[in-house]
Amino acid sequence: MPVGAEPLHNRIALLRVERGISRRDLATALGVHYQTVGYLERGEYSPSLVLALQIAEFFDVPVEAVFSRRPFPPLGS
Amino acid sequence: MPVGAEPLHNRIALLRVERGISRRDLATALGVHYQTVGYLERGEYSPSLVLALQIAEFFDVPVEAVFSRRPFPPLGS
DNA sequence: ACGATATGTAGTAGGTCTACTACATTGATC
DNA sequence: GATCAATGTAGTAGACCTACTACATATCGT
Repeated sequence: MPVGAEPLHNRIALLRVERGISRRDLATALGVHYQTVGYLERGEYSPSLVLALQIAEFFDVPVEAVFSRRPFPPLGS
Repeated sequence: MPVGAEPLHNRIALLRVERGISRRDLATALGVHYQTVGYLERGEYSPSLVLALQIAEFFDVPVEAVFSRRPFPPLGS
């Protein structure tokens, strides 16, 4: 996580579990290391823009639906 | 630009000129160095996701309207 | 109990992004 | 011609992102 920056929230784990796929499967589909997906889901750091675009494209949602600088509502959007 | 990666296209310069503001003004509004805006407009590298979200928010458009992995149509969207 | 799958943690290494300074170039204006 | 604003180029430095390996833990099914 960047030191002086507010954290970035994401719904990767939610979208992934919703699709019923593992981190390894998602990582393979994205062409990244499976640990990278873990880091992202845990919010240990923010992805590059290119990776964020790939993730949004994979889930077929806009980038803003996966990543936000403000927390996502807990349930029932 | 990443070596093995296809370049990322962006419309920052277009949106900025449309608003009639300079790079320095945009950089100040985004809280980044003015040279950083220049690097981004020239496509010398892709921004972080956080910066991309700030840029899209500043122009009040979705991220996909500013950044794309495929070229933008030349004119008249 | 065993093996396979999924996830978390720890560490190194290398490339990318951003900040920053300095100087060059171009165009407009005086 | 001189000055100013806007932009481009060159360079260093540090933080961040991603790859990768290895090991630990937990759960599930056999």
